[in-house]
Amino acid sequence: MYQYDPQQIEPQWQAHWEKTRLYSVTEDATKPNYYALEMFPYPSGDVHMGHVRNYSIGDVVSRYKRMRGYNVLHPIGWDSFGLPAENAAIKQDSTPGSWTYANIDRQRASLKRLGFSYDWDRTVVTSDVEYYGWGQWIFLKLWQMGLVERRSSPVNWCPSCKTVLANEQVLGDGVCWRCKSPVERQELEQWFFKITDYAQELLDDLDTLPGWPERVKQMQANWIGRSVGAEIDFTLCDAAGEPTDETITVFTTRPDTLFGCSFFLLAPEHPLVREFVVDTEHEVAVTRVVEYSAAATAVERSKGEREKIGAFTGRYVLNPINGRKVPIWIADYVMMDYGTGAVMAVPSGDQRDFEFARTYDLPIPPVVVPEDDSLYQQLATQQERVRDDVPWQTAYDGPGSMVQSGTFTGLPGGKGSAGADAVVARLQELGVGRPTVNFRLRDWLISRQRYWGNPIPAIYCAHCGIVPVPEQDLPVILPKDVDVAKGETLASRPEFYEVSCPVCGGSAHRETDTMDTFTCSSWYYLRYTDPHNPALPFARETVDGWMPVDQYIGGIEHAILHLLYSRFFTKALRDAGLLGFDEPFTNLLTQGMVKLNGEVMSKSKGNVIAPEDMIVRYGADALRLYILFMAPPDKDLEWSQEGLEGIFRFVNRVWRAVFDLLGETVFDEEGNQLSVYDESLDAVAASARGKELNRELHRVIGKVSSDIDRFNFNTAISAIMELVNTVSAYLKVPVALRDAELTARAARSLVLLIAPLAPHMAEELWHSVLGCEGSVHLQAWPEHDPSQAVDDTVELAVQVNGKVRARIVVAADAADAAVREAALVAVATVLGEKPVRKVVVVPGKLVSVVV
RNA sequence: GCCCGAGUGGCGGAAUGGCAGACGCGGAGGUCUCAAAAACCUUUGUCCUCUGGACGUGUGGGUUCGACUCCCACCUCGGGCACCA
Repeated sequence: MYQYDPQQIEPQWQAHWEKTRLYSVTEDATKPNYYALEMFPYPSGDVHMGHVRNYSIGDVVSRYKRMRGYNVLHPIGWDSFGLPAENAAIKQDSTPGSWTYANIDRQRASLKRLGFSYDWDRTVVTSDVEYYGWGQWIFLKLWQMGLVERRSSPVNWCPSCKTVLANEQVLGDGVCWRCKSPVERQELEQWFFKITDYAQELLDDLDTLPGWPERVKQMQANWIGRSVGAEIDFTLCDAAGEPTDETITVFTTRPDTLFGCSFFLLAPEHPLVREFVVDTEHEVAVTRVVEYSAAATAVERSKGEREKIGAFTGRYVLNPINGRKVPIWIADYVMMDYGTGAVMAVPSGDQRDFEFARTYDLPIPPVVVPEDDSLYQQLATQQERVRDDVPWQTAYDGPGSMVQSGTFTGLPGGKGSAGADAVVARLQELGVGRPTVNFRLRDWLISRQRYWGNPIPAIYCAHCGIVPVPEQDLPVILPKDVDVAKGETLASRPEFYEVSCPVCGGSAHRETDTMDTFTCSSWYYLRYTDPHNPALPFARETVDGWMPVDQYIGGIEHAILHLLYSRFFTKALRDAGLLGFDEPFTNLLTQGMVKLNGEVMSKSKGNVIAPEDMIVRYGADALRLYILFMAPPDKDLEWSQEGLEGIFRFVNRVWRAVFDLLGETVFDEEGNQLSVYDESLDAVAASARGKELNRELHRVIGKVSSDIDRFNFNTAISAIMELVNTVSAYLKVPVALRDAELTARAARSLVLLIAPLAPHMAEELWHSVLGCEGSVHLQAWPEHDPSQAVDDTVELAVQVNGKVRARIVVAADAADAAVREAALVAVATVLGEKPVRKVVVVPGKLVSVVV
């Protein structure tokens, strides 16, 4: 026997796999395809434990599926555009490109040292012009389809990153996703992808993804935020209070409460506000509210705990259902960017309106009341409004009966009620309202005022306006030498932006904004299927052959961002005729984080355990096994050095067990004999242990298979540990009494079982120790026979009134009646004189006696 | 406020409604050794009146012969959304 030395065997096999292109994949009609994908890394520095976890999971799945007979596509690449490269370049006085590519080289070396089974010929690097040029091509496609718009809008500006951000890149507490600075709202002209065109489909198709975690689907559904309701047109009155031809439209989810509208609200930023109050007695008060809201940060305003501030504008609208004149106020709590920026206030049914009405002493007519409320007794059949206040401390927004609501009185009210439908139907007849669905999702702002990104292929011409770069002029090449350390951007490079207009030929100006990096990561998985295609981003037939991704693995932090954008891209490219499927990722696994003492490992906290250090001490196989063993993949993992040492012991036990199974006497490094034989075992005892080992082999093969199928890698490894424990017990049998067929089969099965999990050790044992031909990673997964996984006899627990009182051993195939008899005998003393009421026999498990 | 997810030994974690705590870590004891390390063996939920027994999966109920698992109500923690009309 020679010693287990991962530093020796791991690099050796890695080199061999690379030389023989073991993991290269091409189309193969004889096998089913399987596409295993892990979220590609951002090359920000060294590979960290989160990467190790992510890619170890994907690697096990890939290797297992390969052994199961699939043609497996398992690619890797780098998401290499983005701001950190600029920040690093400024700090180190270099360029974003040189920093990025140096990091890619380092990370590539680390990933190779970990032994992942990637097809390196398919590597995609998003900052390579061979990739981002096609990103521009796709941009033009979307533009042709009407999915690209440049328009002015209130947007999020990060003062620290000096760029605008998409809504998805502003975290819940109003801070930048990257640098955590509070974002500012500014009205700016920017580029958008019209993801809202797909809002309904993006929501509906979540139901077609049973292989996604509920949590992620829920988060996307929340983000898309669909509300069903109605638009209602209120007639605007002029300064003298007389009706005009103009209307102001509101969105409401509660049309059933329309009779309870006692005032009307506009957002402070609403364009009509200024016009209403200029040079009137209301100007001062209204302006004060406008300034008050403008001064509030997004964080403050979204907290929802601010005092309800507002002011009367002096103008009125008419309620279309009953012609009542109601005053128009502005209110700080009304948002310009949701619905229409105008709200019908129903203080009896909405808590915010209720508080506002109490503050400014406005009427609170009840219109939907629960039937057990005293108001219901008074108003049950009351059609006219006779009551303008409620005896309540809060608004009531639950289901109830409509009152004071004209001919609708008596109908059920509440969200989505028959009363609501009836009111909308009437409004529709009158031509002053219609059912509507409103989404919270906003269009995706994709322009960034940064250098290190994909240039937006657009040109501004004084005569022709904004024109796309013609397809034949692609790619727009990002200049390599922009000196961000000196504050340069694309806008400081005339040779980049001075161009002639492709339409009129006159002098024009190239767009100097780049695209959000998330545009790059929204289709990289498509390019992997056809990475070297010089004529197209990917050929339809090729991409349809591999896609959708069978198993996608990555962090939960992309639950909305990357995963929503990729779904949008897939649907848009489908509609462009480039793809033949609706969703990019059939199954999604969101892996948990790797923590140390309960905290996320991070450079700034200084609590990073470097994978490289662990590889040097224990090897890549032990590190990978450890990280898969310590927790289920979707849960957070608490780092434990002792745990890793335990796994290292296990790996060594496997190593020695294989030698010992081959009949070698095993010694440790110092020459101490580790094989210990129990000379008291005779042929009969040896045979019994052999039977047990055979059973365990069949059981564990079945268990590991089903565990890997369900991503229970931790229990798969536990099962292999149990097998090794059983093997160890068998190895007490002196060599002369062993069953040669059994030991050979056990050694072979053990190596095959551990191959996806500890690929280097398995390969070394397979070749150099078992002397088998061909890579272990190309072998068929071991078969098992469930009927051989069970013993001839089983021990059953006997319960009396739910408590275990005895155990009996019976033949595995014993008839229920016989088991019942044996059980009753076994608990006879416990039962005493008590009459037996019922006996339940669960074959193979237990017998339950009820007295 | 709305919506998800999770609560099991000293620790990480196991359990298609069927013997709770697999497997590993840690602890205790032992074998080998001059000694130690390594390795191996035994043991390890809590409590008690200890060859046995009681209790035990966040809390309180329920369904069931039988509940960590299913149902109802609640508590705590984590996450998402949120002055969303």
